[in-house]
Amino acid sequence: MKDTEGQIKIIVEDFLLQHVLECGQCFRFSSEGDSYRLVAKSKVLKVRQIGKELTLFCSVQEYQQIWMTYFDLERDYGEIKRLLGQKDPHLKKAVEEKHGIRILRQEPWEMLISFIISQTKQIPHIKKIIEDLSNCYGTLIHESDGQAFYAFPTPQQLRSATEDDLRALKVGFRAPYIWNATYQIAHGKIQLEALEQMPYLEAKEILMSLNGVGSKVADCVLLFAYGKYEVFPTDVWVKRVVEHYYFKDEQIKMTGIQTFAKESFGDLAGFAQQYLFYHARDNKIGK
DNA sequence: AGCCAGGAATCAC
DNA sequence: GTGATTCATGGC
Repeated sequence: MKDTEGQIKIIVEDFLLQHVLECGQCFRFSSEGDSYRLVAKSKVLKVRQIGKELTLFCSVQEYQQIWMTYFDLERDYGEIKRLLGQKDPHLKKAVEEKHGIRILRQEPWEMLISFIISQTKQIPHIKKIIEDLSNCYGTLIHESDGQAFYAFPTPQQLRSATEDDLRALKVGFRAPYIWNATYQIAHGKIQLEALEQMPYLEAKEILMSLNGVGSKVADCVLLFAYGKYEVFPTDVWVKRVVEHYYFKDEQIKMTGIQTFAKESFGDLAGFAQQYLFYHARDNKIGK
C-alpha cells in the first residue's frame, strides 16, 4: 500500500471495480471517465482501477476505517470462486465471466430503504429515486465542480418527509412502506444494529415484520449489509436462471429455489447468487 | 400498445 | 396454505 497526498494505491486480486459496482448490489455510484465516484458511509469516494492497481482518493485512515471493510478486501475470493466453480459447470461459467465481484458491506438502514424501493423497478429508476431521496433529505457532504453530494438521509432526517412528499419522488405504492419503516426505525421499535449478532432466520423475521419487506428484500438486506452469506435472494432473474440451468426450464416455486440453493451452495449461497444474478441479467438468461 | 422490472400485500378459494 | 390480482412508475 502506498500513500501519496491523499490517495491510496493497493494491489487487488479477484477484484474488478466494474463488476463490484454494476452487479446490482449498490446504487449510489457513477462512472467518470476512467474512474468511478461513489457515495457511501456519508463519504464521497473517487476510485480507479488499472489492472490490479486500485487507487482510492482518500486518506490512509479513511481507507482502513471504511473502505477496506466496505469492499470486503480481506476475504479470499479466489478460494470462494474455486469452491463454487467445482460445484457445477453453469456456476463455473458465471464465476469466470463475473470474476471481479465482491459483496460490499453496506449500511443496514440504507439497504433496507433501497431494497424496499427496488421491488418491481429497474435499476436505473431505483438509482434515481435514491439520489432524489438523498438530495432532498440527506446531509451535504461534498461539493466539486459545482456538483453537490448528499449522504443517504438518516432515519431522523427522513422522518421529516410525509407520505405525499415520498410520493412526489415517484415511489408510488412503496410510499407507506418507506414512511412506516422510517417511523419504526427512528423510534427504536426496531433496532437494526441488533440484527448483526442474530442468526439469519431470527433477523429475517424481524425485518419481515415491516410492511413492504418480504423474503427477497429481507435477504438482500441480510446479505449486502450484514454479511449473512447463507442467504439466496431470489428475484425474477435468479428464479429464471436457476430454472433454466438446473431444472430444464421447468417452473419452480420460491420454496423450491430456496431448498435447491441451500443444498447446492450451503454457506456460499449468497456469493453464488450474486455471480448468477449478474451473469443472468447481463446475458438475459431464461428470457 | 402492451409487457415487464432485483416483490409484497391482499383477496379468493 | 396456495394461487391470482393489484399496486405506481418508467423503459422498451
